Amino acid sequence: VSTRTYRQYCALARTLDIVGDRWALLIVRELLGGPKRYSDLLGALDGIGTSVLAGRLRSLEVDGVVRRRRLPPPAASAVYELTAMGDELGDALLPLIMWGARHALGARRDGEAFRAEWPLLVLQRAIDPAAAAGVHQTIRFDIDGSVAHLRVVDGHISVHAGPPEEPAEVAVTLDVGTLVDIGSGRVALADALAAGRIAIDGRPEAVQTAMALVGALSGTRRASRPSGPD
Amino acid sequence: VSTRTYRQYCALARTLDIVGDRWALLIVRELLGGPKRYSDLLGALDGIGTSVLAGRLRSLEVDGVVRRRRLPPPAASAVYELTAMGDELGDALLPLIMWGARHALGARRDGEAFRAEWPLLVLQRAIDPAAAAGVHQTIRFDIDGSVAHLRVVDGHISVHAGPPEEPAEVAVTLDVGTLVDIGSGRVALADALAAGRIAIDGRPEAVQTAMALVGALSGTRRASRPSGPD
DNA sequence: CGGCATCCATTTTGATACTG
DNA sequence: CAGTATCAAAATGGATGCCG
Repeated sequence: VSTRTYRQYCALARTLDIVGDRWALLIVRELLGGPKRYSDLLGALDGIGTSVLAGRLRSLEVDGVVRRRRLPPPAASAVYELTAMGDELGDALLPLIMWGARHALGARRDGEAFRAEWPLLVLQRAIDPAAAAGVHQTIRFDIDGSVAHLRVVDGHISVHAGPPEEPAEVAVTLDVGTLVDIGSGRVALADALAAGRIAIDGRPEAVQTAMALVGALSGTRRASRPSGPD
Repeated sequence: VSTRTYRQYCALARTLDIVGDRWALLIVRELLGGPKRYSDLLGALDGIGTSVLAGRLRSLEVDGVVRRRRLPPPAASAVYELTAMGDELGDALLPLIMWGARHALGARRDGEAFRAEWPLLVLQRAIDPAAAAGVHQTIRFDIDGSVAHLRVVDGHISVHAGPPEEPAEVAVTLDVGTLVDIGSGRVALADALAAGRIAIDGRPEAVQTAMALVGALSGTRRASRPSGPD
């Protein structure tokens, strides 16, 4: 109950007082895709202790990042979801995620978990909403055997684990290596396509639309600054 | 030496494997202002244990965020500084810091440390380099009794603790409450000025230049997105 | 002295068992 | 299913000591 703090009146230190504990930001990441139940989170975060998960959820709730909501009568269960503040935190994480993609994400190590939703969560927030306006389609991603899909409904983009219920208009298949090469900026999307590292399935028109969306990433690349050591 | 990891092939998880441990990001923050010695860091990070600081520095060095450099002969000491990768991490932290400024930074609590360099580090990276081109001046900030200064030398902006050695062209005095109100977007700079919450000293011409700089913040405010819970 | 390594009392964490 | 209770292992925070 001691709620350890850095005792610094600094925006970064205060942020870390809230989400700096182990697992906290990964819980937020899981919730970026939408509301999840306790057991969903437990299943997604391999290695977290049940008491740690319960504790983090409570403290994130107290701090206003997460909200616990009881589901309507039929389901006697509860879900956790991000508040508006938590959703904004998701935006603030994007540059950190891209930094990790460029510098911390080498090859996949032995035994490392991977889920196709993770990279899609970046797409969801990086796609220019204007480019998605008027679009209505489902894109299925098959990445190293893990499947997830992006649903675009007139500007609103959502991410879902697993295959879509209705067959997707567009299906994309690639391996993680290709994805990281593109996401980190080491390889251009066009080059990866030309090299046959990405398989895209669907009616040409739908594929066109999908490509336009993914091409319209806003501010994912870091702003270049003049100085800085080395 | 067990180097605990989340074992997830995810850019966020990998990032946290590197800088997710307690104190790690605050060490990076301290180094954003330039090279520091071990004892400087120890002094700035109240509450950190000596072994934790040494351990973090070593692991940040191994991961390529920080570099240890021996100073030339006169000083028989060593300093730690950010690598290019660490400097990029600084950029990636800005949105997180702004999130904290908006949502996690209420009133200053009892016993909380505060140093004027902290907010200036944000200014340093948020000021549009183009706006700073050709400018050559020193701005002294006196915030709640803590003093630091921004040195602008033709587009290159540096932050230093304490008062400048040569008298500053412009001197700004305000309290943390005002600073947070402005930084979090709750109060416009112009309104705070009009309300007399900020005292600015200096030749009118120099003040004009300084105001233009601080007015030219690039991308500090979050991009508004359409959806999101609540 | 600056730059740590060592030792030890507390916390936090991870894993498992247990309960409404 | 959604947690709480329990307990061993790891991480932290302090203090102290060592060494060039």
